[in-house]
Amino acid sequence: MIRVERRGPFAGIDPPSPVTIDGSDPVRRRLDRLSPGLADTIGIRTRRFLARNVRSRREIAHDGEMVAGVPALRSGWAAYVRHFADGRRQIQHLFVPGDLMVLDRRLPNPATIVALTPVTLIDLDGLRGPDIALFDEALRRHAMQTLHHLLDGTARLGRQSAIERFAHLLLELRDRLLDVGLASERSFPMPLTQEMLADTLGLTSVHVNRTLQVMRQDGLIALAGRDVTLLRTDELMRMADYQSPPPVDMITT
Amino acid sequence: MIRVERRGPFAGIDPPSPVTIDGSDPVRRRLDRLSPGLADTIGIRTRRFLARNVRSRREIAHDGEMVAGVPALRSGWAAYVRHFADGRRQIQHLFVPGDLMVLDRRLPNPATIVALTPVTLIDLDGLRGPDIALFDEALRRHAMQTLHHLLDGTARLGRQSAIERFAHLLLELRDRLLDVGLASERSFPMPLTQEMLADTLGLTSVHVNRTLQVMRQDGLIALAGRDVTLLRTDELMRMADYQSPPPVDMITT
DNA sequence: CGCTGTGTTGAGGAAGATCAAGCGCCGTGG
DNA sequence: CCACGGCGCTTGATCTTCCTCAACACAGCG
Repeated sequence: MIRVERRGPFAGIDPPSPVTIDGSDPVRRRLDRLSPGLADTIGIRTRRFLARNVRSRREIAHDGEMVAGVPALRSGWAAYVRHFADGRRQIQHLFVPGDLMVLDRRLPNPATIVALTPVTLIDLDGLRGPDIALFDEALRRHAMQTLHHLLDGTARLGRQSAIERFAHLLLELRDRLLDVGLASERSFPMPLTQEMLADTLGLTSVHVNRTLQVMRQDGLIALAGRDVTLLRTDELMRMADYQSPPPVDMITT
Repeated sequence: MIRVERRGPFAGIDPPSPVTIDGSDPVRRRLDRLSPGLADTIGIRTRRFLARNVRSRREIAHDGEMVAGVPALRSGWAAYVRHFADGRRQIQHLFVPGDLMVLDRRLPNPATIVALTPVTLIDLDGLRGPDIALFDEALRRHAMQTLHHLLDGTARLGRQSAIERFAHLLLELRDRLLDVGLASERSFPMPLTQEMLADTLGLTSVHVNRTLQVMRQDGLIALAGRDVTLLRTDELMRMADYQSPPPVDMITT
């Protein structure tokens, strides 16, 4: 069972330090995808942002509490996690680099956020000013995308078999990482242990292990260290009943 | 398997007619809970709203399309539904009377909405004007509550057994209906077929039937027609690992 | 009066959980 | 430098939950 380390507020969180954001930063890419041109408009490359590091397994934000600023995930993976009294846990949403960790700046955080790997956060709170409307729209779009992934998650957990859930999750991650420049068409890094995958997919780690073996034997995927390669994307999409997300510019405003 | 009737836009939707909202209307209660005093501030009782009826099983809104106005559920139950190519389906979120059917007025609907019973909708779009800020805040709070229920859903589907899922869902419904004055402490109407419950809980209708029998034999609940009575609430809460929602006035703004 | 939707029951089967053990890797401390 | 311990991965054996298939009863309704 996975243990979450929590030693009071800001445990495991180093003091923040100012950083700049370059052109290939996932956060920058993500903002630009949410609202084309936004990054340039707000002059993201000329600004400095507070960054802080969180170690693996530490809590980033607590359920029901307000989140300070607008944290964005610069590197590493994190998750919304629900813990049960008897030790079971469910990962409810995966955060990948580029994701914002706030859904509504004025309302409390809806779930506990835990770092699944070592993580770097940057605070975008400085992005107020003349373009606040544009930035707020990007935030709203981001929240709707998160919600969409939650809806995908319920369908996956409620009605799909282990192998279908895997296919669906891998395709979702491929598309999300592609969006921020961290995946190619076929492969991407996935720094999750099999136990974390089990907690995401509602399975045991034993069954995750066996399902992955089947998928490799069937030539559906290949694993090399923490890198996944999707070998038969069309077949994965068929079995997962997966449909690619619409491009952002297709979304009516 | 449940069939969804869809015969083009507005199939099964009668032409809208103007109605008034009285003091015990679930929509009014809900708005007042979201933002105490909101209903009076906007003079909800003196206004007229467009209402329309939708028959059971019909689509209310389609995935990915914009929703017109601000539809609220005046009576009947509805749901976010995901359909799979092979006929499986998953109910992702239940709408009960008082619920709003829009999460962000400016973005497309994130899932298909289907009427699970005959339904009456009213359009709150008229509630703009001087108090639009107050109304918008209520909308944002409502969206966060919906999101919270989605998160509960993923935990339920991913990590709980059939009987635990049932206990959790029934407690959630009790609290939500209590909020709009449609439940007492112990019992409430639940107009869902066992097949709809199965699609909500990620089970088969056969297993729903058997689980309900066990719960009745164990003295956990009683069923009378479409009314549920929770007989051992504390035991249900314990087994479901359920925690009551915080009162709205405890939510920091 | 037959049809359809809903609830109920039985028998058998399959997906996934549980329990237990072993292995390799790596960081840490003696 | 080596031993140790924890973690993650793997495998086998067994068990449980839930599914599948099938049949039937019952009520509402055209």
